[in-house]
Amino acid sequence: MKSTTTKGSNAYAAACPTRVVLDRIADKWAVLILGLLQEEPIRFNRLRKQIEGISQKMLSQTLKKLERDGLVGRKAIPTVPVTVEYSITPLGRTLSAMLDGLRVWAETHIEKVLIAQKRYDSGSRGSR
Amino acid sequence: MKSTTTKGSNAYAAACPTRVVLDRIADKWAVLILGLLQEEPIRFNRLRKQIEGISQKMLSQTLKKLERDGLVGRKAIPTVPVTVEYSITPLGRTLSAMLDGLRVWAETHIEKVLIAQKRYDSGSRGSR
DNA sequence: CAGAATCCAGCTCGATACTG
DNA sequence: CAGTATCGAGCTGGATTCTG
Repeated sequence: MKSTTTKGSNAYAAACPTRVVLDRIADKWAVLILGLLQEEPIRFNRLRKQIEGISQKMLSQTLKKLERDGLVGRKAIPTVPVTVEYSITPLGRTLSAMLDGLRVWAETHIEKVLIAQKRYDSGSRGSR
Repeated sequence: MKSTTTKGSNAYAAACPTRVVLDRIADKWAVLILGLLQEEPIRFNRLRKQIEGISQKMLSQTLKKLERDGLVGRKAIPTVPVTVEYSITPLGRTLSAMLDGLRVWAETHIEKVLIAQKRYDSGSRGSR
């Protein structure tokens, strides 16, 4: 934890809002989940199948965090085997809108990144 | 690795561009570094002091990744104790511009998030 | 169906020491 | 100054099992 005493020369203090939000969105599962819920409410197991590679544990954990942050809503429908529907909240939607920008950036610039990587890797011979 | 066989019903395959970019920006240090370099080129130890809580190791690692992705440039100036200046590339700048949106979102909505958290925490009594 | 609990392999990351 | 190398604690996250 530390003190977070105003050291003065820190551009990014540990407690700034950016850090808090970053701790949330610096979680690829959270970003992917928000992206899906943006379109429509989805049930737990459905989400699980939609997101390749996520485990039940991570999905559960991530949803809980997102719910805690007020970014997604949880609605338990008392059917026989209980059904739970997750949806994005208005707040979550504003964030997801920002993230859309990121998704667009990804698709637009991914190629340049991959090229840069290739060049970097071939340049530093001998490493590894 | 796994197969990544086109399963068909996966909205987010493991290999899509979003995932790749996410693996990069889902790294709070990377985001913070880009934010700083956006303003001006900075030397290694200077960066270290500017970003509260980052270790020398993480800084070094993260810079290397960012350089590999073509998002930041590295220029070694052959002074006596060598000086290395990191700067953001045009490509990095376009990404950082997106991230600015995120930073703005953070400052704008952080309060709502914190309120939601407080409500959530007080609601789930007994947990723990 | 939706999740909680447990176990544990593996990666992350900080601390420390050393180099060019 | 700008790193690299190594070690170890701790967290992450997958697999599995169990419950309402």
